[in-house]
Formats: sequence, structure tokens, C-alpha cells
Amino acid sequence: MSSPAPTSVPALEPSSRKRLSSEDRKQQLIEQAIHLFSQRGFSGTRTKDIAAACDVSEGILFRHFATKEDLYRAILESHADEAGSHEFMQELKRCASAKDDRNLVREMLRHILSSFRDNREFHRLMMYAWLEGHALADLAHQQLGLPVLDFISGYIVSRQKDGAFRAGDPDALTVALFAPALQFAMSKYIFGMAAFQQEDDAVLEQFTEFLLGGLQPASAQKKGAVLKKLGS
Amino acid sequence: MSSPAPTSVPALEPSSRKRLSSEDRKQQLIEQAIHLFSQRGFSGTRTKDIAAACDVSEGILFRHFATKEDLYRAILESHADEAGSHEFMQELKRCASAKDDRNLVREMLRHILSSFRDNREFHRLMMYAWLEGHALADLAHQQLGLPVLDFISGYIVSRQKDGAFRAGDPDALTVALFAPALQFAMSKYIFGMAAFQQEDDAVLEQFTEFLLGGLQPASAQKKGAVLKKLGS
DNA sequence: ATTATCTATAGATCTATAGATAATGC
DNA sequence: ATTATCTATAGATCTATAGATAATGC
Repeated sequence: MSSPAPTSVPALEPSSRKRLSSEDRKQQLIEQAIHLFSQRGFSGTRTKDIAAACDVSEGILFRHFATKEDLYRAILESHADEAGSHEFMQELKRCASAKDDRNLVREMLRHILSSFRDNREFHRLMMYAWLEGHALADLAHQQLGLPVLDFISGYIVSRQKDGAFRAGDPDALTVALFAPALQFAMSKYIFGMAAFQQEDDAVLEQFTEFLLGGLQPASAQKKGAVLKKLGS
Repeated sequence: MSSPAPTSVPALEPSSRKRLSSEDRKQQLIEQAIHLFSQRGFSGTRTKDIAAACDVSEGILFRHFATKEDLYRAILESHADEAGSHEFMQELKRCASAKDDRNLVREMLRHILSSFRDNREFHRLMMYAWLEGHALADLAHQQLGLPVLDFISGYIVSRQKDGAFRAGDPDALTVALFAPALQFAMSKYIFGMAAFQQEDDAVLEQFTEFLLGGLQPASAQKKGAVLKKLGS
């Protein structure tokens, strides 16, 4: 006990404890909250820890956000309209009007993979929100997810009319197109599963060719459904 | 206010408050815990609520499980070895030795869909466990998931040697095969997304044909990778 | 003068335990 | 006699608030 630890020492150098503007502090709180909520979920995260991560007292947190739930909402809303998907949708439309199936599929998958890679915390958060049945998960999906899904579904219909894609329920085919990249990205970036550490670029190419194959009309394939159906 | 509610009335008829054997009560607690944990996650669920769902006091819960964490472990462990996947694996092997690709894929998808349909609470729980980084999620995956993944991956390799499946990384192709059914089942049964309410049997057939198409070697398809590659 | 911040604390809730009580099985 | 159960409560933790203090901008 040579150096009796004083109980109320300011832990950090005072210089590091800047006094931020209301807006800056608010943003910082949101930022740290994303980080912590994404790791432990809403009910697994303590307001105390969020405040500590910003090096302020809890009182400050509740001055900016009346309740913990308010803070959560602010996060989800802050990302809900933050698209970056504008350019992405433009790119998709370019490919679609050129009927460039390969690049359309590739861009779709690339977007999914990079979105999860670059915003894994947000996606983790959204997954918690889905599990917890938070209304804003649904809202975010309607704003971010559905437009893309609808567009792809529509493209499939048009290409089916061209005879370029197999017949079948466009919605099911849409799921089938998105699923591999989503599944891979979730396993790798959200769940951190050990078995999914391949490079994004490599699986991107693999999936693209596979999916294009799946989209081929049955008649374009050597053997398959037709023969089997007759046989059984 | 004709019948003033007394404050400490035994809420239910005494007859319904059976005194269960230790083992029965334990099972009941696990059952209700699955139900509640799957809805709100580990930290979102109160031991008080679990006990109440079994119509016993909290003390009883802690007599059976020393800590809340212990109860959680007991749940995950109770399902970890509960396979039912034995017959499933047998069926897969039958299809594999007959080189019946279509039925193999179909059985795979059917198993995924029915597993999520019949055990949605368990799967929700596992998803929380993954997000929360619980070690037992990884354990369960190693016991339940990996064997199947490895088997499929091995089958793909063998069929590639036959020239029946397209070339490519077997692990990536395995993901692509599982992904649509997993994605659909998760969206429908775990997240309860409004857009995924199609019948399992219908999407099962759609996915099966699509995936078989994706597995076709490039040379078996009318146009595709080869021509495009030469062109670019 | 304004406003970001801290300290201290209220009030609620949550996990876990101790000791008393009542139902069951022998 | 054994053991499942309840009641009551300790001790920790968590959200949220009130009032005092100190840094900033004018």
C-alpha cells in the first residue's frame, strides 16, 4: 500500500476532456452508441457505458436524448435515409437498360458485400432491431431494401418475357439472387464465423457465374428438369 | 367497482399450481426460457418473467439454475445434440450415392425450411447467441451445421470430377446452395418480414430448379461466360 | 449570458440468497 | 423425512433527474 489510490482523481489529463458543441457531442454519442448497441444490443448496453465511451457523465447523455429509446431511434433514423444507394441504383438501371445481366448481377452482389464490409456495425444493429421487433427495422427495410428488391423483380419479369431468364416466380428468383451474397456477408461480417473468411472479390465472381447459370432458361441447358419430369 | 379486487388473492385456482418434480419443473423452466429468450434475447429477458411464466417464484428458478447464464447454457446444450438430422443425413447420403442431384438439393432445402418452421424459437435464440458472441452458438454450429456443409462440399467436388457440376470453389458453391432457403426461412420465420409469406413448398420447387441450373457446367449452357469472356 | 458539464441521488428494477412453510413419498 | 415451494430481502445496477459549477461566446 505504498501509493494509496486516491478515490476521486480525474482519470485523464484535463486537456483531453474537450467541451464540445451540442451538435458535436450529440453526434459523438450516436457514434459510440452505434458501436456499443451493435455489439450488445439495445438492452445489453448501459447508458453509463455510452457516456463513458464519450468521456462524459450520464447526465449529458440524457440532456441530448430524453430516453435511451430516443437515442436508439436517432441512430436508426440517421442511417435510414443515408443512402449511398443512389449511385448504386443508377448503376443498376444502366445495366438493366443495356440488358447486361452479368454486370447487373455483379453490381448487385458487389453492393451487398461492400455495404456489409463498410457498415458492419449498422447491419449488426439492424439485425438486433429485427430480432427485437423494432418498428424502425421495418421502416429501414422499406426505404433501403424494398426499392432494390422491386427493381430486380421487375427486371426479372422483363427478361423472362425476352426469353432470356427461366420461367418462375420473380419474387422467389429475386431472393435466390440476393441470398448468396447476403448469407456470405452476414456470416463473415455480422456473425464473424470462422468458416467464411474468403475474399469478397473471389466469392463475388463465383456467385455471379453461378447465379447467371441459375437464371438460364431450362431449354438452354443440356439436360435437366424436362427429362427428369418425364421420367418420374 | 362491485367486486373490489383483493390485493393478495392467489391469481389462479390453487388446483392449477401443481407441485412438479424437480426434473419436470426444470424442463418447464427451460421451455419457457426458450420462449422468452427467443423473443427478447438474453439481456432483454428477466428471470422474474421466466418464473412467472411457469407460475413459480424466482427462488425456484435459482434453485434449479445457479445463475441466469447457467439456464441459457442449459438451453443451448439441450438442443445442441438433439439432431433429428440423423435421418436427414441418411437421406442425403442415399441421394448422393445415387447421384440424384435434384432430390439431394430438394431434401437439403426441405430440411432447412422445415427446421426453421418447426423450431423458429430455437433459431431465433441461436441468432441472438451469434450476435452476442456466445461461445455455444459456435459450438452448435460445429455440431449441427458443419457436418452437413462439409458433406455437400464433398459431394460438389465429386460431381465436378464427373463433369456434372460447374467448376469453381466448392465452399462458395455450397454457400450458394444453402443461401436461398436460409435467407427465405430467416426472413419469414425469424424476422417475420411481411414480404416473405409465400408457401414453403412453392419456393422449395423454385429454388431447386434455380440451383440445379446454377450447378450446370458452363459448357452445358447455350451462351454465357465463355462468349462474354472472349468479348471483353 | 449562455450553455455544456459534473456530482449526487432518487426510484425502479434485477439477480441471487436465506430462512420459513407446505406438499409429497416412504 | 424429504424436497418443492414461497416470502422477504440484500446488494447491485440501471435509467433518469435536479441542482451546482465551469467553460465558452458575445
